[in-house]
Amino acid sequence: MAFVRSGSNLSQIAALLGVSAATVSNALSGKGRVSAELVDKIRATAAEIGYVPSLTGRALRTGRTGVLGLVLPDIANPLFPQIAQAIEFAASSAGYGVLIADSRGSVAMQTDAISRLVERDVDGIVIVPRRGTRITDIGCPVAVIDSPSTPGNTVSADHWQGGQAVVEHLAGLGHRRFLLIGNNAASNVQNDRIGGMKSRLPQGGHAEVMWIERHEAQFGKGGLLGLAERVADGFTAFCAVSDLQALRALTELQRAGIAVPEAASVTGFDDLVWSSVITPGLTTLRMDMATIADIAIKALVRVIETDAAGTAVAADRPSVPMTLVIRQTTARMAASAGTVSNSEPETPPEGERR
Amino acid sequence: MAFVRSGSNLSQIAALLGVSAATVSNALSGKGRVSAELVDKIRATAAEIGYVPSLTGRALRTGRTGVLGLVLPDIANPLFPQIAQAIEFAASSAGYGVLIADSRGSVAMQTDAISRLVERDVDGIVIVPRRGTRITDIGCPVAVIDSPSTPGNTVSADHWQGGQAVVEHLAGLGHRRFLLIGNNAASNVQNDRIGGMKSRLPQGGHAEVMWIERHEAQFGKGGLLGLAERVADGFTAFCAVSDLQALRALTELQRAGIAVPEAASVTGFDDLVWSSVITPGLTTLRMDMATIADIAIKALVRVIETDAAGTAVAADRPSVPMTLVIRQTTARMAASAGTVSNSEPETPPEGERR
DNA sequence: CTGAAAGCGCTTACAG
DNA sequence: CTGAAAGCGCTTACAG
Repeated sequence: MAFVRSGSNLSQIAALLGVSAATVSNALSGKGRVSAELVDKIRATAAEIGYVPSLTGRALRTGRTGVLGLVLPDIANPLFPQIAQAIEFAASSAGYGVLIADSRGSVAMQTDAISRLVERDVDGIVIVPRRGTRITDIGCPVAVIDSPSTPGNTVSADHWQGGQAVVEHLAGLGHRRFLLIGNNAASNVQNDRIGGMKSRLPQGGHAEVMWIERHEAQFGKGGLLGLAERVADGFTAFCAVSDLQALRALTELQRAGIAVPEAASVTGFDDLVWSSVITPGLTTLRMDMATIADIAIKALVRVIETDAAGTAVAADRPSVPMTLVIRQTTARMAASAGTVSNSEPETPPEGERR
Repeated sequence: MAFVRSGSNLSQIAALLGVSAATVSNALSGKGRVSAELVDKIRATAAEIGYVPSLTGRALRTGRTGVLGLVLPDIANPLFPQIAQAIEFAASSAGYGVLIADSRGSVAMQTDAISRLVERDVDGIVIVPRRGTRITDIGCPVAVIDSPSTPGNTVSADHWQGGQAVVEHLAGLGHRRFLLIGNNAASNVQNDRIGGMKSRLPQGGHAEVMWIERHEAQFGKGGLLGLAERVADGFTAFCAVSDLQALRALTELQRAGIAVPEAASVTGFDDLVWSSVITPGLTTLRMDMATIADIAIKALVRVIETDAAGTAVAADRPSVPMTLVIRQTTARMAASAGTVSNSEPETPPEGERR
């Protein structure tokens, strides 16, 4: 602050104009107990000397810091940029700052992160919880962004509907045999997505779920997923619960000489930054993070500003629809599909260019 | 705060023990002007009633908030998680909180973001500047993370040395014709990386630079980069300035039926989360963000805590070496390389598994 | 070793 | 419409 504050404060303005600090405060905050002329004079002087109110002073007096905490399970998560950006935007639009905290994997650190924020007197916290964690009462308003099937007050994307959209799209293209690729069977989000997919299987459709962590526990980490063999088994649609897994699947198939989308379709979830940059572009589902963040922040702000004693937020548990982004990894099932394709992939036709 | 503070404060402890608030403060902060016994008693009582000091009160009195700002050019940047995580860790280890601000592309918003932070009385700011932006004196201590060739006080990875390491690695594998793939020719970081690459060309080596934004200005956004043709021209090494471009190159080559690494090697930069997950795993360079963040935060904290009047930081402009992470996209140049390979890629041998 | 006092910058009853 | 006073929770000279 020594550097920051230009040194001007309420009292200085007051002294300059021969009025009281209280009047300056009232004039500047526009509470309307000051004559219009005085307000103008005070405003002008404030602007002139470059007065910036001290949020710290205000915080001490009002008991509100105007800062929200954001706790993420793991900042290194590729989805984090989207979340952080949306939350930061929604919060600063509402006049709040955002303090970040990383729970770096462990549940213990999540608790730590939360208390660091609480010590800094944040007015509320947005939490994207670790898998399986339940956020209990932490003594300040909380909004949880997770999955609709998480118990407690949450805001989230409609992962189930997203899963339905994927399979509907692929079924419409003639696919019947789906390999659903998840990472961790304990994740609510992933289960919702896969549940949605299964719920929309077409007549005569068949789906099988592959959990990568389970596969790796058996065959070692980072190896191939054996997808070429699954193509030989007749699977033509590979639907991952995240773009990360979709990319893994796509590159594995390409590497094995299986043309995507001619011989196999691949879909992801989340529309991560690189999804539109790869060849072929990845068909995926996008969350409306702006809306989700908005709902979370608005709910938080409502609780904070009405001084409601509870910590509950968003009692109606809204879930926001996801949008299917169709790119080039999905295509009508070829007549020959269902057998390993060793045909040379052609250069994509002009119309397929992004 | 209404929710947050358990309600206990210095005066309460003081009242409980029949001593003054000043003594409680001194005891708790361990400044050593209080008898050992009293310190023990005070500590015990504090712990018992769950006293948590108000950082806001302290901030108002000391003129320091204990909060640092982090300004990023675009939170959606895939490198952001690494940076934010490292900064958050270094800052919280030093006892500081981190307030984020997104400059969302425009220079105007960068200025905005900075002043929002300054208004919140941050003690210092870490900036990852937008390309071409110069951070002028903003009235509070600043550490800039960019490239060593940025004018001003910066901390950064040694991008030049990273570029050298890439080409040395590939030259050692027999490669002679390098296509260096950049995105934006105005980026200091990218130019450093490419400059380093060029500086280590082997005897008889040849390098050509391709700037994607320039290419796209001519041929349209998101199309193919024409890499298959470059393979036909005899290029065998495709060195991107970022994993994002490397992924684009890799998938484009795979899609065109060119086997990586048998017919062409591909390298990236930054070791983004997915780089180890794709097939084949991407050879890339990793920044030591933990060290970079540490240097930035330490420099900032030194300026803040010595109450130095200036805003300069890290006068020695340290640059931190990058580490080559060799995976499977780079291999000894095949005898047949230099001509388009249409051979079926084989299933990777066991030893290549990650 | 300990305490009384002042003050960081603000806002909010309360009185005039 | 305007002002004097109190106080948010802390720390820091200063005095004893």
